[in-house]
Amino acid sequence: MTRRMWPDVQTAQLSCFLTVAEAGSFHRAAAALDMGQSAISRRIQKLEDTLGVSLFERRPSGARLTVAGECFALRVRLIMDEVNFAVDAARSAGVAKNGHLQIGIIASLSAGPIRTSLQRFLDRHPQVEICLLETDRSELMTMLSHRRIDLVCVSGEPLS
Amino acid sequence: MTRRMWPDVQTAQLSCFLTVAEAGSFHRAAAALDMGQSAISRRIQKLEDTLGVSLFERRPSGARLTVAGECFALRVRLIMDEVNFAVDAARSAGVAKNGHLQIGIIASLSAGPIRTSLQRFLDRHPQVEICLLETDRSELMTMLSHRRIDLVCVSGEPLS
DNA sequence: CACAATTACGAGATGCGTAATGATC
DNA sequence: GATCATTACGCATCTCGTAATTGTG
Repeated sequence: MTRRMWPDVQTAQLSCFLTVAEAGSFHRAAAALDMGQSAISRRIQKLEDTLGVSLFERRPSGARLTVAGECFALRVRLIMDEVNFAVDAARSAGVAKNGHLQIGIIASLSAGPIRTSLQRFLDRHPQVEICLLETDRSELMTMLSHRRIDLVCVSGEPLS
Repeated sequence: MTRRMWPDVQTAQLSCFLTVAEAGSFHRAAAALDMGQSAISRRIQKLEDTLGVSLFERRPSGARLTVAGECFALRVRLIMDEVNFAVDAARSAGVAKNGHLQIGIIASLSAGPIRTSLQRFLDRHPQVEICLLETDRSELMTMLSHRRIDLVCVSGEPLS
């Protein structure tokens, strides 16, 4: 089995790169990203090193994209959009919409209005599959931290 | 000007995620990536935290993708391919092919066969624009490190 | 001299591996 | 008890910010 090796390009470098390309200078990008300009400089340098290509022409007036930089920016913009899209898709798929939803509820609340509200939600959204689980608070918390359930309904103060 | 915020998803996490999805278990992915399984576990956890979604069902037999995980993997595979493609495109655009190429050469070599070879290359590839620069070795090195030139032709031992 | 980028250096954060612990069959 | 995955801890690395330096008009 041949394993594919991916180049060590980090998304932080890419977003930094796009910001500099838009801003037209390192220190303006630094202000936009609320960072020091040294951090910007190092990130771009590292990116250029892993690519083996200069992305910007450094001038006293600022930083302009090279030919390779233009080419790269064009694709990176699309990629970052797709990353955001993938994140949103995963979130939507994970929480509801064709997914499961494991809800834990402490026994003392299971007779109150929360339960009836959940029942109403289930009636209106039949495609959402919800599992209700009634037990005591401490066990709910451990199951939540172990990712056995997605949501808990409890009363009182947060523990930690 | 509203600045877009990128989610803090790192490519290392994504490649790790894909490897686990293919391998079907954390420790198998760890072996494939030559890392400890604890590192895999932490990376996936962090990714899940930033997404706010569980990506895998942890079982004693291994790790299987959740619904959100499947959805995410589908898109991430494409994204990683596009990242590789963008990197290759930038490299090609940067070195030659519609780009500039600044070559430094030490004066003592400028009369030798290298120069004639370069001339032959230029004759055959008129779309490549090459700038030749003759000066002494130390200045060539500083210009190279400052990204003023792309390539140097020198003789002798590497300095550092 | 003004302005833009890079480099030096100390401090804090991040991430790994080894080893111990927890959970499930 | 065997096999995964997770957590604890110590250590190495990375990355940042501040400040000094270099390069250019």
